[in-house]
Amino acid sequence: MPAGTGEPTILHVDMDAFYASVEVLRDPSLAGRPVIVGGAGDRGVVASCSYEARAYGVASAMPSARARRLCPSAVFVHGDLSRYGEYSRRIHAVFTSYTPLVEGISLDEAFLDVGGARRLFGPAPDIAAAVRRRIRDEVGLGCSVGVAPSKLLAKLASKQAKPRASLSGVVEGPGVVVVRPGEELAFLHPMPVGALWGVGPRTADKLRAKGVGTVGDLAAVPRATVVEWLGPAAGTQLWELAWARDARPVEPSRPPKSVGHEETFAVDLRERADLHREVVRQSDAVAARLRGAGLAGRTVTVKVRFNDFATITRSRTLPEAVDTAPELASAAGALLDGVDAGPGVRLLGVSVGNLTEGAARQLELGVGGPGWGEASEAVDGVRARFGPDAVGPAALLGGGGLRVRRPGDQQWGPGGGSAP
DNA sequence: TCTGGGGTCCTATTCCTA
DNA sequence: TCTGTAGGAATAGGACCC
Repeated sequence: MPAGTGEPTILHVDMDAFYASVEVLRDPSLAGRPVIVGGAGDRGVVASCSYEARAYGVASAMPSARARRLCPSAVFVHGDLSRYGEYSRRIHAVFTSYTPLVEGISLDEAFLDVGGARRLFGPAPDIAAAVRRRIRDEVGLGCSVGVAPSKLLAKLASKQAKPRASLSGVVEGPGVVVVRPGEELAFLHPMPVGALWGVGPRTADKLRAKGVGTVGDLAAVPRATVVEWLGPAAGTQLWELAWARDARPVEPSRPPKSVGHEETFAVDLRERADLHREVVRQSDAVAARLRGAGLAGRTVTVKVRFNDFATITRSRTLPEAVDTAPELASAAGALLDGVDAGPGVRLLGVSVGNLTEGAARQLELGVGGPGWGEASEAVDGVRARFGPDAVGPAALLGGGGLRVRRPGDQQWGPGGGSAP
């Protein structure tokens, strides 16, 4: 079946204002009010907001300070990733009751290939309506669904299906939008190029400078010219997408390529000792997640963002894959020593790539000597029984006290907490 | 207006080795 | 042995996505 010309069998399901809607379920007094989920501190950003907040121009990824200026009456909620994960699992269960071909893009978004489910459940648009109804009735949340012959078009269709914000209230969208074979280009070509997957602000600017504003404009440019502008990979990909050619399959699971942790500090750090303490803390968090996933990695990367927002990375590939905090902290600390923290560091990150399954414990003869593997397993065991803060690296004992970072701790920027 | 944290993928450069 | 080169791995940076 040639891509983009078959029956529409791909669904893109996108939850409406997911985090904010979950918060409204938890606290019904928030219903109908502008709710902003995210960091309320000076350096925080908006992770999600209700349609009532969007009516004021608030949008996700916007600095919280600006959001507060746009909508002073907004209720800021810090949010809780583990709770959203719970809801995500419940939604996922609805999806998998129709097809095993479910590709989760994030907690609130997924592609479904229902090509094999139609005999049992009817045409794809009917399945889309049923999924929507069940998520509303069984979970209590709204979502929008796009149905199309390809991922690209399904995603664009779900966006068109969404509700719209206005100061006089939320305007319901169609809920389900279907792109039928033959309609692809009429649907796609009037859209701004920025609608294409892979065209962000930079590329959109570059294309606009060449006189390309819509997807149709891009399709009208010879492919070789687009490749010249954007390079072979992006150029080819985008030109094909502009002609609605997108054969990417729905892939239920892909192994992770890297695991990392990074953090923006409430105030810039300059002291080497402070930075090293953070490296140890983050290495511990990353190592615990690696072991939890049964992974180990060889390439250790340290990321540093200075107070002027200039960002550098330093990486090193180790002879053996590692998954323990001391090994990680040792490599990351050495990389950090090569960086001048003079200007002030606002963000520090540690990540590990080049992942393989499981650590080769018996080969552990290098940094730290043998024994960290067993010690780390013991640490995991204690944390499983007594909580994540029950044990931590000794280097974290003084000063700030024993506190171990874990995912979701500080998802949307430092400090702040909940606003009044 | 002052920019989070989790990632993926691509490109250019450098270094090593066959 | 010298020199050129081709290719792969490692490294750094950047754009993009949710």
